[in-house]
Amino acid sequence: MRFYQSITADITIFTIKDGQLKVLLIKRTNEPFKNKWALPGGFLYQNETPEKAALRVLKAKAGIKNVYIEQLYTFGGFGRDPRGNIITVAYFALVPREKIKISRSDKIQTPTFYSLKKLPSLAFDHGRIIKYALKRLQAKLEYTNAIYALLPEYFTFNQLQKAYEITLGTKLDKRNFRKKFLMLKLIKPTKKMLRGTRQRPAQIYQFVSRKPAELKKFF
Amino acid sequence: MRFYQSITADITIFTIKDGQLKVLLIKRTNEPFKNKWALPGGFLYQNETPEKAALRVLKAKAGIKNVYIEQLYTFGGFGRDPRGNIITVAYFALVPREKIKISRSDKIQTPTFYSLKKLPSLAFDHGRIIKYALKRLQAKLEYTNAIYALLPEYFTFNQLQKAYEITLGTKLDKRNFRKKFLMLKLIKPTKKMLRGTRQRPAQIYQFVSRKPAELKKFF
DNA sequence: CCAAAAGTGTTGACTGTACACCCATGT
DNA sequence: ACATGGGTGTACAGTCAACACTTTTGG
Repeated sequence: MRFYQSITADITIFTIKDGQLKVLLIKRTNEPFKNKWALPGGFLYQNETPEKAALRVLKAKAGIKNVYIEQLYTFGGFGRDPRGNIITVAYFALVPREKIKISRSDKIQTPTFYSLKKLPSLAFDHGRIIKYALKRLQAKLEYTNAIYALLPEYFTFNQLQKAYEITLGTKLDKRNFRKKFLMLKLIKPTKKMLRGTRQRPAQIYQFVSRKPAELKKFF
Repeated sequence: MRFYQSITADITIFTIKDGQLKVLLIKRTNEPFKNKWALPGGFLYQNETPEKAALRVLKAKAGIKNVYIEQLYTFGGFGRDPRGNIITVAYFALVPREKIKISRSDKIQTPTFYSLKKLPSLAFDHGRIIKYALKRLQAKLEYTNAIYALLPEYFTFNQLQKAYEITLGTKLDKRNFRKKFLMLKLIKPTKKMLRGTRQRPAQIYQFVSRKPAELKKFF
């Protein structure tokens, strides 16, 4: 016996903006949940893998590719979606805010970055998905180099530390942070300094590699 | 636009048997991959969630319920399955071998536990799935109490340590292991001793709780 | 009394954490 | 000159890893 299901791919797109961790939401223009905020996503095309669908949506809604993306969980079940038993493969993506280009054609859906602390009421079970994604993101920061995906190519140590503090929601000790992070050898100093601020210029760093990798230990 | 896909749920069922970590495989009786070994699994029924399908398969093939089960990953893509773009939600389950009851009606499929070190040639991309499941299992042992799911209700410290050694594939120091594990307060001694062996009798322990839980730290 | 696994502590190395001051610049 | 974030080192505590002998039983 063989049955057929509808599958959607939904993405939680994280970025750091205005010193806060934010998620991209769009306003639904169709039923169900018309006019409610939701994660970008959509049905898989015929012969499309969930991953490809997620990348397609990412490109369409945020104008970005070559981005850190990872499968989160597959949700299924009645009650999630009034249209019936729809199965959703959820992804999360990390994007430095410079890379995001909101498409003009999507104006109607008003894609907006919401702070995780002030989320609006959400369609489907997207609140749950976002919570789950945040938990995963925080876990990932502790044993992978994923933080690179939230930072621009060149950055100061302070920006790096802030990125951790914002996503983990904790304060970190400046000296200990430096020590630990330098030991990991993930970043290297460039020849540039950040000048023009009215303080001592800051060394500018870049990641040795901008590819996902696991660490032996961290935090 | 809305399309429909076929979805399967496949399970990697782990158990410890004869001092080895083993996986339950069945011999396929139909094309494709007829007569090849494969993970138990099957298509989702209409209106069935992936999780329910996994539990159904688990019950049918290994005669067990109330078991540690966890979603692993959702695989999709051409090339995986010659029938086309079939999407598979993979699960893994941990079962103490006492609980397993292979159903007689399944004799034709000859469900068999294979050691992870001596796997036969496998159907689909099931080799990859098993590898992935093993990695996840090993990771889980380091920050959860999942080991309980591989052990019977009553066990000795030695069995516990062996369970870790077998699944992680490493030798552990007896004294350090005891110290660390007792600190976690996951197990308590019962009033029974294992007698009848020709050595000093061993204290019999049981888990305080047989529910999944995360640890602050471990291994 | 012998074989076999059960049970038990100490030490040194390392890792993580707490903590405060001087530096270089722009205004 | 001063305000601002940039940059640096040390000491203590806690955790982890290495290591060997005595105990209790059954045969």
